[in-house]
Amino acid sequence: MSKGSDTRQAILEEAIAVSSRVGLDGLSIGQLAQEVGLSKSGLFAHFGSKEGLQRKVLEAGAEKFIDAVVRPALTAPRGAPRLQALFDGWIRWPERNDLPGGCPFVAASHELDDQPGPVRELLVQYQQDWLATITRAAEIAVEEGHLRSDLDSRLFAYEFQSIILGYHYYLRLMRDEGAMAMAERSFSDLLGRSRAQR
Amino acid sequence: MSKGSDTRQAILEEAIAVSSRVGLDGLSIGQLAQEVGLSKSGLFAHFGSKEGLQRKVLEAGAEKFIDAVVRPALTAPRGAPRLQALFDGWIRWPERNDLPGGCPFVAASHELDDQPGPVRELLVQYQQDWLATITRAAEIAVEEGHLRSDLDSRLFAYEFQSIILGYHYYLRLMRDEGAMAMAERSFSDLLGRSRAQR
DNA sequence: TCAGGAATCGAACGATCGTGCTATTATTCC
DNA sequence: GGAATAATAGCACGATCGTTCGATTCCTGA
Repeated sequence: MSKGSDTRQAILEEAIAVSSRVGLDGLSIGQLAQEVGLSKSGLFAHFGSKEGLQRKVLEAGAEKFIDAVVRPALTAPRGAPRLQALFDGWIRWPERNDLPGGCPFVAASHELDDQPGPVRELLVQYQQDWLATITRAAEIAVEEGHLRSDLDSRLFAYEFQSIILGYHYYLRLMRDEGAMAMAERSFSDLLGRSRAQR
Repeated sequence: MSKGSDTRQAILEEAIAVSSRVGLDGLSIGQLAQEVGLSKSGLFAHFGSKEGLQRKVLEAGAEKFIDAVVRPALTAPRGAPRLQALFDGWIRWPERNDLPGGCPFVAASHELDDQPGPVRELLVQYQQDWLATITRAAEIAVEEGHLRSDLDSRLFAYEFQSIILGYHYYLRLMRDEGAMAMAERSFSDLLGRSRAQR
């Protein structure tokens, strides 16, 4: 049962990249099959339905994201360095993982925000995990004495995520060459004003 | 030539609302015709092509946005009050204009960020105008002595827009009831740290 | 090695999409 | 009020979509 899951993995790899450009709904089974060298029905059989495919794409994308961003950050020292690692990891992960349309989760977030159903629920779950990761990392930074003890870690996560969404917008839509510089400066300001004063 | 532009306006009104939920590409001519009580070809004749419809929807949306957000803010006093008015106006404009899916420009921004063509170009133009409006308002606030003289107005606009995108994300996808509170607090912090110290 | 199961294909389905044509109805202008 | 014009409807087209089904090929484990 290895052949099956091999092509399956290849399909998902390609599907993640495509969905970063056209979204989960823009994914077409026929087109995807063609790009990966399969027949439409052959590909279809792997997932049973388009919704099944979308779910698996999200799952595989989350796994990839955790490997590329979250896990490396957890090897960084607790506190401010870890927060910085989370931010740096995110900024660079679409390019480092050959996602031509930027982060597929950002794309999916706006596509699914008004499309109820299990796919949306799954995405929301992943996003909650991600926000919880940021929040927890901020709390740890408080415990370590890097950030102010009265920091609102939830608000910190909001501003963290907002900077990321702004980066995606300036980079992908506006094609602004200063996007990364502004994002980095904005984040370093956020970190700076959250710092514990000595 | 009044009957024609009347129904045309009604079509666009409905199309803006629908596109706030499903995006510009999710707009279906047949479905839109049904909801507005026209035949598919009858509606089609107004725009000549789907792309024509999408362009007109963007145009009509921009007009609506300027009426709802930009123009009112220009009646507010120059400087910090005007910036606050821009922010408040944006936060409230989707609800006040019966846009069930939130701001249609935010939806379009992510849908079109990798779809080259005239529709995308038009959207980018509108977004540039919007960012320029924020930037200019920040510069005026500097001139008025409300904000620090060394303020980077471009970065200010970046953070302004990021807060808005974060708000949309927390509200529409995460359905977070604290979205507005966090956005407002975040913006008031931005304004606070940009203030000229006396 | 060979049987059994997994993987893939080919063809077809109903639905929906954007679009083009022609005919018909409604509106406007003299 | 009637002629000219605009607005709308009806129908058909080719394409693409997700999905189903039966046949076929491939792989794997005893």
